[in-house]
Amino acid sequence: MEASSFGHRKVKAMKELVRGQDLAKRLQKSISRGGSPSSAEDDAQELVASFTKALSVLSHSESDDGSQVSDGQNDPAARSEGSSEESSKRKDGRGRYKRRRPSDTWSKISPTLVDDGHAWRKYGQKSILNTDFPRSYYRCTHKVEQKCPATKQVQMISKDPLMYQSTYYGRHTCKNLLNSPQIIVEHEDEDSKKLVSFSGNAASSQNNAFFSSLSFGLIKEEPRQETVPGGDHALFRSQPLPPPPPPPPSDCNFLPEYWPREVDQLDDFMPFGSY
DNA sequence: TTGATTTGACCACC
DNA sequence: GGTGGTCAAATCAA
Repeated sequence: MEASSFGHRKVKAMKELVRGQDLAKRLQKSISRGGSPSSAEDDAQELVASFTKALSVLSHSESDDGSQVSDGQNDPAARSEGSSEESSKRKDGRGRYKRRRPSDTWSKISPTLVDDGHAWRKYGQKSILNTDFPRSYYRCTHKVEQKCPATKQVQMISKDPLMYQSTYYGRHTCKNLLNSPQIIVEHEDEDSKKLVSFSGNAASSQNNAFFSSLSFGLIKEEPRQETVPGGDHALFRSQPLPPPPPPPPSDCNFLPEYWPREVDQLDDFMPFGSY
């Protein structure tokens, strides 16, 4: 159908993303140099606006997503295993697949499938209307043992350049991995690592989720796509891993050449509802 | 053998 | 009725 229209929107979105990338780099430099907080904040605001715009453009062609997150009816806490007693009545042990509500959801766009500090298990994949690529569904590996409600969806939104949109739902309650994610901003010289620690306090759990979403983790399905330290770019880690596995895999060809590697760690973060 | 992924089917929401 | 989200059996991989 309106393929050319979609292409146009894609180009527009890409422009915004590239701009966002530029802003992210500025922000990164600003942070690493201890620049003025106000200019960093300005950059951050612009960055958010840029990605918001890009997402908005993209979501126009994926209007399902927008409508999906804009409904606030359901109760994720009660969905799936949560209401086990009632669910036992349903036939075949299935049912009660409620749609998600917008709270506790956020998304990011990245040229790679960035790990986020948690182990995910893929439980489904579906073709979504008006999208070129299927959407993958992940849940926390510890969903069963620790009743961790966190899930995420990953969808490729563009193949050239490769862009993924990861949407996170719910917060991790599992204790397997760090509750106090730490971010290491690594610079050219190892000695100048900056460590930012976020104490795991519930009030800022959204922030924790944010930062953990920026950090490394495990996605069982795509082990090759873990981002690796690639030089002088900022490196976000979920925990102070002692040995950074040095050899940057040469098969890491997911990034288009013109896409600097910084950005694959500096993913944007965008709570739903802002657009 | 065990754990993860794939895939078809089921179910709720719009 | 169409669509998105989830389940679970079958299959695959380590």
